[in-house]
Amino acid sequence: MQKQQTLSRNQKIIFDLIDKSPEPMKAYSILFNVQKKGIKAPLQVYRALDKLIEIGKIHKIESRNAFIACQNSSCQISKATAFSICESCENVSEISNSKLSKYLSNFADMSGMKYNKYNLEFFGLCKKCKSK
Amino acid sequence: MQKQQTLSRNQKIIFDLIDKSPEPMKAYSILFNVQKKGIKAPLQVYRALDKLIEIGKIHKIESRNAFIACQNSSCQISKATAFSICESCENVSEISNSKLSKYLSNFADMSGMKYNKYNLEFFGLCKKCKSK
DNA sequence: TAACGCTATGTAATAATATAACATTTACAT
DNA sequence: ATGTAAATGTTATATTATTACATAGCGTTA
Repeated sequence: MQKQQTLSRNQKIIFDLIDKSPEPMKAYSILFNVQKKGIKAPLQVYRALDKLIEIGKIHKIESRNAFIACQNSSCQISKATAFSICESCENVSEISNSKLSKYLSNFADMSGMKYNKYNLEFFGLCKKCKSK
Repeated sequence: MQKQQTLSRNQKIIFDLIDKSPEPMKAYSILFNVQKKGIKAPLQVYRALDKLIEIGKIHKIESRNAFIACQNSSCQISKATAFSICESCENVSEISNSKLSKYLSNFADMSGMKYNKYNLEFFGLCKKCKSK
């Protein structure tokens, strides 16, 4: 279980926006949407994003440069993330599968490297787009 | 086995550079390095990169915005990639593990989505950095 | 060969994403 | 009240990637 954390003003504004969004949000789209609340500069957004990622409230979808609220209450603070991404409608959802996360968290290869974090992105067509 | 493909002039120049590099290369570092060979504009680099990715000669390390030559002769043309990344020295290597790729290629969750591609990035400390 | 389609190239401009550097303020434990 | 860590504000700039348009090469086939 992750430590409860009080969000600062900017962090809260930005988290709320991302959390309400049905799809991953881009940094500059976030910026545009929070300008009326007084957040005027990219850096203010990126700082909040960094912190929110650090405490596990959001994740970055690396292949899309976009940010999504954590949909997985048991996720190990951003250390073990998996997403499914529809290449047609760009719908993204977080995969919560304990077998998968157990498999990957315990994965070790011949390099002798100990992994403390991973990110996995699956791509395909979602049900809707497949049937079109 | 992937179809043998003749590379065009720019594609060859850029692939050779990436292939010789001991570490992933950034697009603008590639650009800088090939300017003496007549490749002057970012777009020329990005076009070659896109093509090289498409035919599976290189991969993009999404979390680093960097490009690496495919180290895995049996990789399914960029459709199934896994990397280990040292967060200290930034060394990156491609993971070639048939159990892992089989597991992930066959992975299916409850969404009913059929995945045709995935990318996995592991993070940790490599042997050298761990012992420091 | 000429016309076509496809891939690749060249070039300029600009869009989109992200960080550096510096000054100030807030929260809060001692 | 003072020290300290976290957060904020602001300007400028760095880095990554794409749009738009024009041209060239190359194989197919009419």
